[in-house]
Amino acid sequence: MREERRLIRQEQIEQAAYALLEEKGFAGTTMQGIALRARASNQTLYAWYGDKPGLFRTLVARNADQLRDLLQARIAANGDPVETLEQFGPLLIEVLTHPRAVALNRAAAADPSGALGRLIGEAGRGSIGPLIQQVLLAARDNGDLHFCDPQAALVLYVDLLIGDLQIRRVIGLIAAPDASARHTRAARALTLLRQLLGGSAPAA
Amino acid sequence: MREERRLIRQEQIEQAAYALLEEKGFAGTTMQGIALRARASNQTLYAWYGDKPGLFRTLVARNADQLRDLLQARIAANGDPVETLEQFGPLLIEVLTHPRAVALNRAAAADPSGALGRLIGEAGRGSIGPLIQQVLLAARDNGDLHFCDPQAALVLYVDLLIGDLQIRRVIGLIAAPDASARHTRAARALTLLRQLLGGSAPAA
DNA sequence: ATAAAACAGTAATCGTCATTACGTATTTGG
DNA sequence: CCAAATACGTAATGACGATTACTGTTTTAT
Repeated sequence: MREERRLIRQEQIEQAAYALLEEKGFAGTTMQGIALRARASNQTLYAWYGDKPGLFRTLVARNADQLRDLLQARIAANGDPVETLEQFGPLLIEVLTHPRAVALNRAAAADPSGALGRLIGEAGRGSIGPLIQQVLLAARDNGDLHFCDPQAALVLYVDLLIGDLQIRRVIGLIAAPDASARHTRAARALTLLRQLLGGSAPAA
Repeated sequence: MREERRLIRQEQIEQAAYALLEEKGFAGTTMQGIALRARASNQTLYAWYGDKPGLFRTLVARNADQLRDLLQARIAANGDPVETLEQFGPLLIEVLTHPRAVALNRAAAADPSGALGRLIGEAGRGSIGPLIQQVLLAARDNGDLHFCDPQAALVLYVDLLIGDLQIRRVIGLIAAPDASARHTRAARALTLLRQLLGGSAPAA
């Protein structure tokens, strides 16, 4: 139960970090502020995470794990490739424009060392990307899409689905799209993808 | 020549600001650092720009003006819509992934007030967007593209051309694409756009 | 139950800026 | 050439924040 306690405490601390990040931005998020908000001690933060960058690295890593699990569950829950693809799009938009993802992207943008950005990138290429590819491949197996290069198909789908949503979120230009907007955009991406990759002649 | 001197001095100061921004990131860029680098006085910075946010607002505004002029010149220089479109894509990729644009986007990401982001957004919607639309409309007039909604065509083209390049640049995941990469990507966007909007039946 | 370990709460270092103040040199206008 | 304005160089001022230290409590393990 020692371990259990610690996990709960870490969850609270990281929750506090996200809350501050979303309220005051990266520069306004201080170690003391996080500790105060989580009713934790300064020393505990440093004992567990080493230093400020360490805390944010942990945040990124955990977030990536959670996203992968969430997306994976959604894929596993559905048998039909077309349905999966239809439900997958809005979910992907949701998680990539979620305040948490935006906060982490902002932190990465502010990190001169580029370490956070690299972590996010690895999470994308290593965890999220393959999941999307898996969905696309299932759709191909089902005969809904035709393509040779799965990598190119993935890039195309992401461009159509996400586009510049993330950068516009990160610079505060737009709010997170609501369920309806997510659905509309995902449907458009799927329609266009089918136009491009739906025929029997593989275009990519 | 008093005015002339001041313009030169401002150019030097802003140059120094960009240099520091690109070297040390937004948090590492201090007013004193800029002044030192530009061999200017602290007071001059404050006299001319008011405060730190004011300096960055100026940077964003001037950059937007420069981009608009550059893009506009490229459009005006070419008569044939297809050629214009082919040359426009790589240029747009270049300016939007340029270190300066990336630095300003990072500054906007770090600005909790969102004012910088709004400025960038206005520049995009007000200056850059219409220029792209103008190119697309010229291509339509020429019979190369068919669409009803110019706004939707613009969004589609930007998604295909830029996609998530900017966010990946901003979090330090990729370097600025070189001329060859820019050309390849722009060609892909144009090919796909023609596939989607090239037929006689307008899809958007 | 009790000593050791872990944690909360608070305060103390140590630097780093944004912003302001001053004294000097240079430029401008007459 | 002389004053007024401008800009430089340097040095405060004042906050704030990462990191460390110290002091009681609580929890864990025996």
